[in-house]
Parts: sequence; C-alpha cells; structure tokens
Amino acid sequence: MGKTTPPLLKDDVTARLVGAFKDLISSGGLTPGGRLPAERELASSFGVSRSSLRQALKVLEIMGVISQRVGDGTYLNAAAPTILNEPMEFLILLDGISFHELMEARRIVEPELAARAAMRATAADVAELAAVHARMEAHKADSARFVEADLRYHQTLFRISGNRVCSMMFTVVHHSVHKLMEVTSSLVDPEHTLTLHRRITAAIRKGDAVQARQRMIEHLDDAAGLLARTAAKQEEGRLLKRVSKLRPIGLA
Amino acid sequence: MGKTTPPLLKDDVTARLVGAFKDLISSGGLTPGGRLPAERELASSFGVSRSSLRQALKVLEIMGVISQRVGDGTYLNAAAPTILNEPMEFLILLDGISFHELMEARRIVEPELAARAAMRATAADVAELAAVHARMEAHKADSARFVEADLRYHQTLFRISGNRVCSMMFTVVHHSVHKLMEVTSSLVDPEHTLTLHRRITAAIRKGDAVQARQRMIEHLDDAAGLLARTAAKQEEGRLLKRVSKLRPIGLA
DNA sequence: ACTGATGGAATGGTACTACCAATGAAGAGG
DNA sequence: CCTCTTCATTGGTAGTACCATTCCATCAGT
Repeated sequence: MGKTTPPLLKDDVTARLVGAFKDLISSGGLTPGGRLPAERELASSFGVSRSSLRQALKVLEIMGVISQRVGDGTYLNAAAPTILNEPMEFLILLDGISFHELMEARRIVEPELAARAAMRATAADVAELAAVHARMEAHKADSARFVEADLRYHQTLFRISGNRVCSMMFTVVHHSVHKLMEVTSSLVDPEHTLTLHRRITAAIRKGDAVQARQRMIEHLDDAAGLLARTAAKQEEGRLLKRVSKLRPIGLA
Repeated sequence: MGKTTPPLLKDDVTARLVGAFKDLISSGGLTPGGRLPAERELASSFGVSRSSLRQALKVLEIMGVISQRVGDGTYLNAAAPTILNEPMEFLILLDGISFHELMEARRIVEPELAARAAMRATAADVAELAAVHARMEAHKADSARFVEADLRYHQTLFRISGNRVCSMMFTVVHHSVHKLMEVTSSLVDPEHTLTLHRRITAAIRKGDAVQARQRMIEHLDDAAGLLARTAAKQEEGRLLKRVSKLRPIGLA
C-alpha cells in the first residue's frame, strides 16, 4: 500500500514491449494470421535491441499468442484456449492443485454450462454432438483417441453454451485434468462413459435444461468417483512427470 | 493429427528451459519464496547461453511465476491468480471478448460458488466478509477504493467456497472486468451494492445455500444491467486503453 | 512452355561479449 | 553502536557473430 509512485511506471523494456504488442492487437494494427515484421526490423522500429525484443516475443510465443518459424517469420495466432495452458500448469504446480480439485471445479461449472447448452442448442449443434459420439464409438478400443474424443465432446458442449470465457477456461481445466489422467485413462469403461454422454445429449436435444444439468452432474460425479478410486493407487499430486531434454541440474 | 514423431521433441531451448523449471518446482527443488541461482550461474548449469536463459526467465517473470530484482536476485513467487492475468488479457484482445461476456461468465459460476460458500463458511469466514463490508462502507466516497473492496468481497467469497481452481480463474475474470470498468465504476450506487452484498452475507451466515445462490444471481443481474446501460454510452470492446512508454510503431 | 534443381537472401535460434544501474553486504570511520 | 563508503554481485540492455531453416527467384533441362 505504501507505493508513492503510481503503481506501474518503471517496467523493464520486455514488459513494455509486451504491452506494445497488446496495443498493436487492440488497435487492429495486427490481426490474427497476420505476419509480423522481421525481428531485426521490429527491434529497430521500437528502438530496442534484438535481445530485448526476442525476450518479449518469446513470452508471446510460449503463451501461444504468436508462432515463430525459422526461415519464415512470425505470425499472430488466432485466439485459442491454449494460451492459458502454460500459466495454468505453473499455477497447479505452485499451488499444489490436486486432481480432485480440478474435477470439483468441473463439477461446479459444467452442469450450468450443460443447462445453457440445452437452451441454446440448434439442430446443427446436436448433430455435432452426435458426430462426436460416433468418434468415441469408433475409438472405443483406442484409449488415447477415446479420451481425446471425450474431451472434444465437452468442449463442443462448452461452445454451444455460448460463453467463450467459461469455454476457454474449462478447456484449460480439461487439458490439465487430461495431463493428470494419462495413466488412469485406460481404466474407464468406454461404454459407460458413452452412455452417460448420450443421456446428456438427449436432454439437450429436448431442450430440457434441468435434465441436462442433472445428467451432467451424474456424469461428473460418476467420473470423479471412478477416477478417485483408481487414482488412489497412484501417487497423488506429483503425476506431472516430465522428461527434460536438457542437462538436469540440482540447484546446490 | 498427422504427427509421426511424438508430439513434442524439438522445442527450442527456451521452451525446454521453461519445462526444466517446471521440473524443478515439481520435484521440490525449488519452493515458493526460494531464491534462484544467478543468471550466469544458471546458464552454465543448464549448459545454455545467458541470452536463452534470460528468455525463459522473462517468460516466467511476465507470467508472474518469478520476480527479478536488479542487484538482488531472482525469487520464486507463491501461487497467485495474477499468473493468469497476462494470458487472459491477450485472450480477451484476440477473441474480442466483451464486457458483457465476462459478466455472463460470472453469472454462470459465482452463484454456485456462493452456494458452496454458504455450506462451508465458518464463523471466522463470516467475520471476514463483514470486515470487507466495513471497508466498503468506509470507502463509499472513494470510488477506486470502493471497487477494490468490492472485488475483495467476491474474492473472499471464492476462497470460502473452497475451490482454488474456480477461485483463481474468476479472480482473473474480475481483474479483467475491473480493467474494462474503470470508467464506469464511478456511476454505480455504493449503497445499493453494499445492500446486496449484505444480503448475500446474511444468507451465508445462515448457511442457506439456496438463498445465497439466489441473491448472488440478483446481485450480478443487477450489476450487469446497470453497467450495460452505462456502458452503452461508451465505445464497447475497445475500452482497454493503454499508454505505451515506448516508441509507437505503425507496422507499415 | 513447363518442370525441376539450385543458389542466394531473409529469418528465427543460439552464443558470446561488453557495459550499465541497482542492490546488498562488508568494511572504515565516527 | 551507528553511519557512511566501498565494492563485488546481480539483473538489464545492447550489440555482434554465426548457424540452420525456409522461401523464392533464377536458371537449366526437357
């Protein structure tokens, strides 16, 4: 509270550059899919060194805002929920978020989203959900593809619900849940999952919001319970295993 | 879908470094508040140049994972919802998320969180909510501080609800809403807001989940309606004004 | 006229060096 | 014991050099 100077005024060059790119996007001077000038050119335009500029660009690239390709150039990406993935992973690590807590978050939000989807779904939307069912049906044997189609179903439902904020945020939650699942994913019964999904879709087709909400609750409680039981055998929390392709250090 | 090689194997050094830091945090080799080795030392430990290392550190710093201070060192931050702020802002910019859609997201999630808070709140929690009321009461005249206390109320309620995932995510939404509000914030009636908050707190004190949910709905619908009317006079969408302390460029 | 090979220019990726400003701790002086 | 100074450490920025990749225009062969 004791800041005498206005809170933010002396950011380093990198932070200011990130802000400058926000401005460019905000002002429409940069549109998704658009190509940015070369680094050397941008650097001189901004009046900073390429080192500093590259730091800012790296921030945007890791976040998923831009894509850089050697020999080609730098391009502004379209909005994608993946922008939140990296930060979310750090948040999960730093705060020790458990699998259980992620599922609880889904339990809090997704029923309401299902209800909204039921109120808004068009015939085309329902057809899309059915198409995802078909994909899941086709990949019942391949657990990886099945889980992917599973997530796809929920994401489609998010889109139909009509709120992009919730949609993006919980696509991220799904992504994190999926990373924590990996091991246990093969243990769920495809047919069971598929049946519950179909029940939800049926409620949405009827436009029955109350029923859609209730059935999503059933689905998530069911999944959470099942996964909790299987996850108990695993070490909780530390499931985020990574294989660093970099000389490991110990931080003595 | 056509990737022959395992999805991620040839990230650039920066991306791998970011992953390496995830490992360090995950393995407990790095704990919040802890100090990282100097950049020059870290770089040689990882076997990379300081340039590359700094790119990775900048990513973490902008995200809010670490803090760097010249002449001092680099420290690992505790988990904070602010980690999601920057990415969220880009998402809002890129996807053209409107004020209305942010409020809608709140309308979807916060009633349920209020209900959960009602079921879990202890005497101390209720006291904390009351304390925030007092702060709002004290700053009725100062619109900036009042709005700050307003956000504080909702965040406290998030914490009480017991789910950190939702809590963090919607703290971010609030942050974004707040940025979009700034101008219109002075137009709300403090007394009115305060009354609605008190009604919610009363329901929570009684442990009445249904009533807490209902009153949160009333509060948000009221706020959304009010702000929508005043916001109509403003240019929608482009409210994120920024003052870049950097030579502006045009991207010819 | 069409196709394919080739070479050069442009681009991002990495490393290395040099210097600056801020910080904090150790030491000198009161 | 306190204050001031000094200085090594640390992050911040700039600049240069070189590499690998990609794109594209040019050119040769058909």
